[in-house]
Amino acid sequence: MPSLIAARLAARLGRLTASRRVVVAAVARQRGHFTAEALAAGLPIVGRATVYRTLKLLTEAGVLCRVLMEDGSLHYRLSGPGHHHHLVCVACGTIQDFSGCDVNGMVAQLAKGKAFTVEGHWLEVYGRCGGCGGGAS
Amino acid sequence: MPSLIAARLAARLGRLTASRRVVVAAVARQRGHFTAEALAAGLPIVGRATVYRTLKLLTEAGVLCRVLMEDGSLHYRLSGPGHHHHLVCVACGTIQDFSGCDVNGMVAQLAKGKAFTVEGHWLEVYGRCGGCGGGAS
DNA sequence: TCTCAATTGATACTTTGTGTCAAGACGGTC
DNA sequence: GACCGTCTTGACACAAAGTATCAATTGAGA
Repeated sequence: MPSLIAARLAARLGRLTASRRVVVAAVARQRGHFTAEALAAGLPIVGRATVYRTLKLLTEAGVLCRVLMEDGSLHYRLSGPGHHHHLVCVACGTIQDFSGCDVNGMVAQLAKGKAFTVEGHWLEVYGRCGGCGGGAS
Repeated sequence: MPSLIAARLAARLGRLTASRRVVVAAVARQRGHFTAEALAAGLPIVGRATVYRTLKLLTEAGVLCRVLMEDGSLHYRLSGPGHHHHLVCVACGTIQDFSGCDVNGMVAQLAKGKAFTVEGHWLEVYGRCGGCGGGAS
């Protein structure tokens, strides 16, 4: 996985510096999601500003995606390929991807009467995963 | 409108103090959306903490709703009744409500195979309103 | 190896929001 | 109208999260 990220990075970004390697390696080690601040705190040898800059680059490169948690805080996680959304478990905090949504189509229908052209959307779904009491209903 | 807000507030909250009246009046004067910080800056006679507290109360009372802008910043706006979402124009920043979504239903279908119980969702739609080139497609 | 532009790290700063606490205001009761 | 207990306020400090700046350093191509 790290090498895949590095390849994607190298294809999109400029220099693959030591600091960026450190950040990329740390990102690749993450299981689930993390905040920029937590990642920066775990990498004292890399400047905080550099961690933020690199996360931004990784997000723009499609390596990471941002997740809006229910409390309003912003997390990062390794991005699955293509357009997708997140199922956020409010009990344990785990996040699953899901794709195949037709929100744009649905919204475009609803927006027709409002003279509004849909260009994109942000959808996060909150609930409970199987291990936390979900999936039994 | 302000009297309606006051009525909703009085029904839900405790004291309707002078400070709260000022904040409620300022909120009622807003056209479109605003940030907590901007509102606080426009009300120097009311303490910043009080503005934040009152906005929180208004949100909990259903008078205001939060809107996630495309740049990640959080805005407030007067809330329409019931469950609804926002069409955010990325050109001029105007926000329209829309309701009648069946996101929960759609997501519940998709989530079935993942043993995930949907409890809620956050959906914001970005695009262009009629005045900014939208609605012509 | 050299050179130059890209990148870094340190730091200060901004923005946005919360916690604390003494002082004051509110509203019910008498 | 006065009193009293509780709620609310405002000021301030603090915290979290992110950005701006800039001199020094580094990477990568020539």
